[in-house]
Amino acid sequence: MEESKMNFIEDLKWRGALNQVTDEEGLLKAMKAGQIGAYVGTDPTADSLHLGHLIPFMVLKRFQKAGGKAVIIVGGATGSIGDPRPTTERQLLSEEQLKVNEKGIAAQVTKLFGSDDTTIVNNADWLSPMTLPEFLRDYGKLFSVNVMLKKDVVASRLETGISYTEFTYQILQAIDFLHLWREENVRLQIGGSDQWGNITAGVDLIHTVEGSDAPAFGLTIPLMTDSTGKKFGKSEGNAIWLNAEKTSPYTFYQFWYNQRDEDVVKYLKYFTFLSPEEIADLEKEVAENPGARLGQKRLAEEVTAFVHGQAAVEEAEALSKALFSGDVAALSVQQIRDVFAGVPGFETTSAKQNVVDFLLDAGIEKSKRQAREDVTNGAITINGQKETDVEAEVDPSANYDGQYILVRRGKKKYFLGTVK
RNA sequence: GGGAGUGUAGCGAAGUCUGGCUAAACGCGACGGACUGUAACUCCGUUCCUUCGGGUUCGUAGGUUCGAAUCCUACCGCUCCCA
Repeated sequence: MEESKMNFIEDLKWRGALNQVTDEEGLLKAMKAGQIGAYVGTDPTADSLHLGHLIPFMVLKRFQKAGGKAVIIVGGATGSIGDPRPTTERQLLSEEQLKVNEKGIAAQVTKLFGSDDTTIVNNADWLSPMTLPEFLRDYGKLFSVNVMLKKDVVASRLETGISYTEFTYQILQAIDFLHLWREENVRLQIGGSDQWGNITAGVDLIHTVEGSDAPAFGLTIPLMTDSTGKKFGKSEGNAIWLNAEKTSPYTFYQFWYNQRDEDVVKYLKYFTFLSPEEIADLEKEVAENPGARLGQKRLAEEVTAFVHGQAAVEEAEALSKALFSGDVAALSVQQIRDVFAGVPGFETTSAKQNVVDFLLDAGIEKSKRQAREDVTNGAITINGQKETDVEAEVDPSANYDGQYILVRRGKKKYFLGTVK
């Protein structure tokens, strides 16, 4: 499985995916000595993962490819407590919501990691049965409040306030690490740079309980930003989800395809499993012939394939081709059906309607004001035909055998209406 | 418990003393357009709603006034200082 001569850590460094490691040499030694596990924890704060989550998962996947075992915690218990944010207290999620979220996330993780050398666990299984006296006697005693207060997140919250509940979070996460250390041979925890405090809490706990030479390591990943310094992973202010229902594979593909030249190589290193040699070739391409967008294309293909599978890549590419380089009006009903599943949809009746009202009803525009503006500016195209008259009537059944109506807003946002 | 400050559109931030010219400067973001390579940069336009007459806004509720984001009262939230 080793594609390059670099070891796990060197590879991460080269990819710009390494922020801090507790004990680099110790970790490499442990990895060499036999198969060990590494884990990434996710709290089910939403019913799907988004691109931000992909960051530690990419590293875990590399670890898996380097011969390790991937363990993922879906944090049913920690999720019900809430990892403290630097600014404000979290709103607790309802039990029902947590259950729904857990299911959604577990399904996605399974898809990403496959079943070989992968274990998915829920920390509710060992944290929930614990009684309060047990917790306090077995674990609470091992934590110094003085140390806990020094963790960055906690420290930053002392001004504004932090509940006892969130304050305790780090202990739970430390117990998780210890549990997996014992049960799953997990020796390494991977997380974003904001997880450093929680991770070291776990390493410390293991050292306390299992002995100071017990092999336990932590590794964090730098905060991902684009070349303008913005936090990565949003498109038009919306999160890019890994759930195909929430963000279509087409949209997902387009997100990557539209990355700027300055960011492509960084993302190729980070979000693909291409070898340094392949990436070097692409880098050269991007530098010499940026207009061809080969870097972006490859990036979009690789990441979409990883998250949604090869079939989704082909669909996204077919759709992209139809939308950006074809005559949209000439498509057949069958083609629409085959290829357009990926664009946001709406339903409409066959009744003729004023454009402005139509755009509003379809949810394409949020106000009449905006709708008028866009129509006037020539931003609206219906069935491949630009509509600039605010008074115009739209006939949803004029094309595609009266079954579909295709609306474009701006240069590249498409909406497919199904005529009822 | 005592004192000082603060709350304005998605965000940041003017305006408040000296009430009307303020639907509310400016910046960011967002959305369109031109250019282009489905890129970046740059440029232009828009950014509370509207039946385009107007309507509803400046923490909340009242009050003063012909007229209030601007003055008064109460309440709520946040920040800081003292104890």
